[in-house]
Amino acid sequence: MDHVARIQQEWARERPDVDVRPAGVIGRLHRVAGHLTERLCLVYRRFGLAEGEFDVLATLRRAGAPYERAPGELAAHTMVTTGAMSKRVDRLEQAGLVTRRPSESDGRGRVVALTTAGLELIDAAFTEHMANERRLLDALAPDDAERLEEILTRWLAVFELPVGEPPA
Amino acid sequence: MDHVARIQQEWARERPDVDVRPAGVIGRLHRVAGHLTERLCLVYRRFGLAEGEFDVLATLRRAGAPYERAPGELAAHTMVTTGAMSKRVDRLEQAGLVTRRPSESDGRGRVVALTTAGLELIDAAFTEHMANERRLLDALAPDDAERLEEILTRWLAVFELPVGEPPA
DNA sequence: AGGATATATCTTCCTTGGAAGCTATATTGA
DNA sequence: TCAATATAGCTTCCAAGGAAGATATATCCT
Repeated sequence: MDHVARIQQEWARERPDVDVRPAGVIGRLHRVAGHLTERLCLVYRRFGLAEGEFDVLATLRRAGAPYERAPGELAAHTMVTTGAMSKRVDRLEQAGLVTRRPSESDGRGRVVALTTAGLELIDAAFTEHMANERRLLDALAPDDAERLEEILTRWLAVFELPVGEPPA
Repeated sequence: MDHVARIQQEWARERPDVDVRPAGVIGRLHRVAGHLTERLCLVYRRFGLAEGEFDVLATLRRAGAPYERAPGELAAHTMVTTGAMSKRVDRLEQAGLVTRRPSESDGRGRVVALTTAGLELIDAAFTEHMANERRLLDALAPDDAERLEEILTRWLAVFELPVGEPPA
């Protein structure tokens, strides 16, 4: 009887007219995601980074040399607004991990680039980040991990590869 | 080739020395959780509630008549700090959905209780919330949903029913 | 060419939550 | 009893992101 099962039991007592079975999957998914986020952030912290900052550096690193992206691209990749991205880049620039310069081809545009310090930091942080994810995943039987990935891939496709936007 | 697979492919090119397979499961889990949260919030919004406020009202409702809890209990159940709970209760009290009064048995304590308006609102909102979760889950094959719940239950137990706290 | 519209980024204000500390009350132990 | 400590809730300050609007530049259409 875990935390989510207890919640479902209470609802079943208070609201017997409602089918609360869906909360079992969705509740546990959210709790697992929350615990994972917490553990992942511990590693980011060891490198002086918050989650959002790690994401930005990782996105720049993944782009390949010369490790540059427009702020708008970074925002789209990391699923935040461009306003939030302005502030993330402010902080990273302040920390000397990225630079910001005008685009040569578009007077409205800016180019955010990793500095040498930023590149070294994200390379070190990413190595430990993946080792951390490996450890977290090792708590699960290999068969479970494989099936979990398959199922989540199918579910994610419903949200991200929609034929027609499903209703809210 | 979904979004997460694309990210893995980029990492494989840039950092062939690192095994990025764990990011497949963990990345998709986070993205699915994010999409679900977004959809759930749409329903909360229709009742004028933010996610945290819905959680507080739901926790009070689940407690059963007379729908009361101490702020500290609410904080523990909804996984926020007591400081955050003070502010949530402020907003709900302002909206006339809960009341706050001194505890009779402990001079330090307070009792947060649903008002009639709060009870009616959370009952209506919860009914639609569960219908919403049902719809979201119906995007998945029943077999997948069942297996997903089993796997997540096992994984969650690692975090929430630990024999010895696993390392970060 | 030049006005209308679109786009990229940034700025400002607002919301939410965390961390740390404050106050009042309870409990414990000499 | 009464000083020391613990606990409950609240307040203050700060961090981070969203929404909306401001500014500068691009593009399109006549």
